[in-house]
Amino acid sequence: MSHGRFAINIHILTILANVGKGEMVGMVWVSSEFIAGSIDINPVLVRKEISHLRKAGLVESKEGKNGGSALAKPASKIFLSDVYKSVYERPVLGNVKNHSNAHCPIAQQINEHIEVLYQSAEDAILEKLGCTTLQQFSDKFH
Amino acid sequence: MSHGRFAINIHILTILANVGKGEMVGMVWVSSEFIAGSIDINPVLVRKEISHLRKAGLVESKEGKNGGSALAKPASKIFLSDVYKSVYERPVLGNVKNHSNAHCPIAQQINEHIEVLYQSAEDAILEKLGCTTLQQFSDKFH
DNA sequence: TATACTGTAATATATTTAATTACAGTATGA
DNA sequence: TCATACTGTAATTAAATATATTACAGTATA
Repeated sequence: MSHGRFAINIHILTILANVGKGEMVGMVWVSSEFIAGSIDINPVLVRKEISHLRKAGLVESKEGKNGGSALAKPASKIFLSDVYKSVYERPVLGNVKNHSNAHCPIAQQINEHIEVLYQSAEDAILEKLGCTTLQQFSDKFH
Repeated sequence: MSHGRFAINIHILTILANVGKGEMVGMVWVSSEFIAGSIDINPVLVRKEISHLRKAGLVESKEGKNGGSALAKPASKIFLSDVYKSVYERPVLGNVKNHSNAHCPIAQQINEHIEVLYQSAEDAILEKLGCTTLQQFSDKFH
């Protein structure tokens, strides 16, 4: 994933989990413009991230006037690991570039071993993020 | 860290852990050129990474003719978490950009909460990588 | 004292990320 | 029914970051 995407997605979801409260009383569908204003990024980027969240089944959107986005299921049913997965592009420790020198005996094998290592790091992160729901995360706000 | 730095550092250390074997019989100090050739990257980049590894106390270098680098301690005393720390630049899940809109009540607090979350993800990775030594990692090669 | 290295700065190139512009499509409600 | 306020997405540009390259002073060796 590009650095920052995870935080942006958590931010989007936290806003959606707090719809109806505070500034958002009376809101049902939250516009990309509103969310972008909160995060201070471009609305198009918000719509792109929401597109991923929608594909992951975490968010639903409504087109047209008064449209916007909302959680597709209760915040207590959304785990932070689900968010990580929807954002996932490549291992947190980096892509294994397949450009090692083929005649070096170490280089020959290193990529596959590093990939195994990376996978276990991914697993550790997913396990950790799987311990917290969006509900628990956004309950921290007062 | 920039993506790929961790893999490059592991690669460097694995080569140094295998000095004397195979292609490296008779070698004592391994040149940045040799390492760069194995990874297929620029020698200057290798020297930069080795500079970090040296500051972390994992590697030592010798200048001048027939110089190069070697492990500063036995591979069995180097944990992959040490490598991670020497490469560390920012949380694996991304920097928390401090550019959220100050008047949004959610934005106000989200950064600090995300930072706590990121720290726990870092901890999970360090714990995982702390289970393996460079020795164990390079023993996988045959 | 020529040679083969390291260490590091400075610069250039390539790649990736984010912002912006543009516009077709859709639901709403006056 | 039609102006309005949204979404969805493609295409482009701009900014940031990563990597490669060039350059060269310093150092140990034979």
